[in-house]
Amino acid sequence: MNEGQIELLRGTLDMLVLKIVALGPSHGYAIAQRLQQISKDFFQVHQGSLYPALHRLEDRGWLRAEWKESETGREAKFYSLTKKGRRQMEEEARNWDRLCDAVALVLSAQEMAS
Amino acid sequence: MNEGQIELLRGTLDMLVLKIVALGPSHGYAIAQRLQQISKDFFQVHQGSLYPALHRLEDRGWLRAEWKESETGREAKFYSLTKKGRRQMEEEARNWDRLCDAVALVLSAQEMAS
DNA sequence: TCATATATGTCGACTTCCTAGGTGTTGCGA
DNA sequence: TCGCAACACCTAGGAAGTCGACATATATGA
Repeated sequence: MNEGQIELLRGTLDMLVLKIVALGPSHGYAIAQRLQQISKDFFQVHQGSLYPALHRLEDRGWLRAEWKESETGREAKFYSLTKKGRRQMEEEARNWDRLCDAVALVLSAQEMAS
Repeated sequence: MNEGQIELLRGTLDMLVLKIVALGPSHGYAIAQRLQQISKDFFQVHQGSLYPALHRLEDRGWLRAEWKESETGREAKFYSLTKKGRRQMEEEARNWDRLCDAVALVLSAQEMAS
């Protein structure tokens, strides 16, 4: 039990969703599946996190929504990345890299000889 | 302005503080300074985050507190890592690595040719 | 004397996540 | 035909953690 992480690290979901949508327009349900698949089951996004996140990203002008027919022949809300959204994604990815570097510095720190 | 990150990624502070304390017992004020120094100014911990975090970690039995005289000759609350705290730190560091791997998978994903 | 550095703490606002619930459709097997 | 799983959307309420602002106190040096 409890494979995958306990809880999504707050603040990472937006970046991940933007990245998935950057791979090609997709609807909520499919975004969750792709995220799980690409991360080899590490990320399991709950609907109660996903849909509010999508609305948030749309409100901020990073995603654009459009009702279309899905692969299975049903109506679904397809999200695509706006220009602003692409810039945001790139910035968040850069920040993520910087964060990883900073955490790595701390985790690898040794007691100073003084 | 606004060098360093906008906001500490929620959930990372505990791991970082545990790691700093693992380098040697330290008091709150010094922990914040070391964290900033080791991360080359990336992490700037605010007092409103730090002290609640220290109390939290103590409540959970990961840190032990003791009043002592600081380097400057004042009374300060020195925190040291408990055994439970060390295990916790190691687990959080492992989870962090797994998280980084998972994020890297997503961020490096390419559009599938289908 | 007054600002700055040292040192600790609280409070309320805000964000974001989770759990738990809800709606409705389609397709499939019993 | 009945029911269940998968598909696809959504919300409400609560928990948790971070931030900004504030409060307190001492020591040092300009």
